[in-house]
Amino acid sequence: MLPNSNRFEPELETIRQAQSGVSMTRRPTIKDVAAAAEVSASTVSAVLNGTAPTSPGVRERVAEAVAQLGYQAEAHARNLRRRRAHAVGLVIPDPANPFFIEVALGVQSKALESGMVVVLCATDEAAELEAYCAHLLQARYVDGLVFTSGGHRFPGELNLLGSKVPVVLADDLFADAPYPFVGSDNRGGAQAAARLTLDHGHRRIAILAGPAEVWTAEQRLAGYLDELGSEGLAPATVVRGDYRVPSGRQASAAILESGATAVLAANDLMAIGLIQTCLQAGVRIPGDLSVVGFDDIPTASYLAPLLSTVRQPGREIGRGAMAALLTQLAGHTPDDRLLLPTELVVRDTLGTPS
Amino acid sequence: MLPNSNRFEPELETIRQAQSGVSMTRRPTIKDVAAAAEVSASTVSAVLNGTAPTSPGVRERVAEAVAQLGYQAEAHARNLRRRRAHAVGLVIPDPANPFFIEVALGVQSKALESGMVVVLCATDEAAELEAYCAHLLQARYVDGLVFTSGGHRFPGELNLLGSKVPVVLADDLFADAPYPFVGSDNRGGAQAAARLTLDHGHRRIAILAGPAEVWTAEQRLAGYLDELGSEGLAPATVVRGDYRVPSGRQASAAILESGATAVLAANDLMAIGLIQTCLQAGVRIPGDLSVVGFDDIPTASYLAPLLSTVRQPGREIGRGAMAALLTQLAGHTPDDRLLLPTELVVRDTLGTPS
DNA sequence: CTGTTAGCGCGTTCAA
DNA sequence: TTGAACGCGCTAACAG
Repeated sequence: MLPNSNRFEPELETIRQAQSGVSMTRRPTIKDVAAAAEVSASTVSAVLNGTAPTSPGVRERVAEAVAQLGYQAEAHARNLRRRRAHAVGLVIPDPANPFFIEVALGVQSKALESGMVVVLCATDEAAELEAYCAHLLQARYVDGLVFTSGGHRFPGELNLLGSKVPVVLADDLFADAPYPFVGSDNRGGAQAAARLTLDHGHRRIAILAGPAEVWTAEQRLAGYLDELGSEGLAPATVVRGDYRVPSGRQASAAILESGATAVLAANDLMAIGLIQTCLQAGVRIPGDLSVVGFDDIPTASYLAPLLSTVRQPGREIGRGAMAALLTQLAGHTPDDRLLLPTELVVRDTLGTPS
Repeated sequence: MLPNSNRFEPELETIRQAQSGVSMTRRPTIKDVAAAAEVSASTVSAVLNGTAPTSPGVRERVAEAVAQLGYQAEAHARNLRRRRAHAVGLVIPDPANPFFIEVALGVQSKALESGMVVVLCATDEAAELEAYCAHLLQARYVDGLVFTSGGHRFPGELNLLGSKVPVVLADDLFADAPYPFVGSDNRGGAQAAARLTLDHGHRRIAILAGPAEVWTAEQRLAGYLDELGSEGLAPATVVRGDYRVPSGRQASAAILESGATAVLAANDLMAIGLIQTCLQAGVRIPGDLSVVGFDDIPTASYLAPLLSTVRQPGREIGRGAMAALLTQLAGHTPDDRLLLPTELVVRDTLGTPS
């Protein structure tokens, strides 16, 4: 045993630094900066992080040394020491839905501003995804999770990790997952869509609803029903879909059969499937059937006719979710539920009943 | 100075471990596993990483201890030591193009299999994006970059970092960026599209090309021209767009005016804009005008009529790019250019000339 | 206001 | 085959 061997360390290091001298080939460390600025490493740290008061002279010398050496702190050393990954996992169980891309961009944009990094967790394979998230969290690779559920069940494995894991739910809410939530006013948006349809003179209105177990779907359905009910009306029919295009296609038969002159679709993807099948069958839109969607995905404005819909502020939801996660990580408690307003987008698929 | 103070460390640690005893409240470290398995930490490391031969008995005890404690190595400590982030940056300068989502999912899927993590670098703001990538690389937060260019210029800042940065280009190629490339056979795909159009009897064929400075656009244009030329034909007109929807809309006038019976669009987004405007103007598709796109984005199959197009294997491109990056990180040199085959997707927008 | 000291949790020499 | 010692680069606690 050589208990004193570390005694030599300082000297060895001084030598090594001297060797590297002018032509620095390896990555500069905080010690190199300290040497160049003729201060200690901890002072450099204090200057860079503003953790302790420093004199202007020192600050300048450090800044100069940093610039000259092109120093940048090594993320892993810093993260190890700070016990923070400065990263969040962005969970997207349904990457086929373009709405979540918008949310993702919002998360990324807020993360950029906050010095955070976004780690992608996207896959169609649910079990794989859950295991991956759990792994990321447990390896401390991320400090928390933004979960864009899209109607998928909440990973049981994450609950096992204890409810202490910082998670925020974006867009969709789970009854059994007690996490803060940032989404939009689904119910209000649905009401507005129904109101607009009623104002166009429709009375026989069908509803193309989303999956029963999904919160947003239930909110939207409730909103539709509310508004129809306020006129003493019941829907011509209620068809359930799964928020994806094929289910919209499949719903067309029942909806056409119901004699409805308009249909309130709980999301754009299903509306698109419905419209596609209707047009192929010779049903004119909005001449024979009016359609109002929900989400305002890009495709909605690529169609002919252009889809009238309810716009969800995807980016803002993403930004809000990231913000909520940040306040959580700062040790505070964010709003339990943040509901952003939706916006009616009036385009071409809504007309008056024939 | 107390050079020997570290002498007490082992004892202190033993005490701390004993204290934590049965009810372990803090995160288990490799030392906890070592204690539980009655071996040393380095042995645990050797077992887990397979770095050194170990006896079956030890292996079993370690595995048991790991399972019981729920141990998982802390990413940052490991990364610091290994000098590897086990992460790649996924750069998406044009997140509005859904084709890149497919590429992203391919990258993610390969990363999952390889124990890598995907860090999102997506933004419309080019300058911000470049700075961010440079930062990630320099802070060693990522080991390399998968760059889905989409016609954007290559970040100059990255070249300044020296050409030693592991980067692979996905989908699009830069003449001035000497990095390995994984994409599809754009020229061959374009030839096939042109051939199919010719085989349908079209002779007056317009080309809706992409931006002149983009490699994929030039490849596709060359492919179209090749195939038309093989029949002694010249295009009815060549209109340049920027790969986005509005430019397709704007191109419709010139194309209609040219008297073409078919148009070869260099990507789906522009084809969609073109079709949209044509339909609104009462031009029937494919009755009056046939259209063949490129990419096969999801929206292509949501339209009415369904878009005929050339399918690029987005996922496979993503997977291939990630694979190329991995071989680069392993110290080997990947294929300089990997061209995956495209596939003709025949749907409804291609008919015979009237 | 600055410097010294002591780890963060891991992987990796070497000796034994 | 195993284990003791050490250092990756950084920051936090304390001492001056």
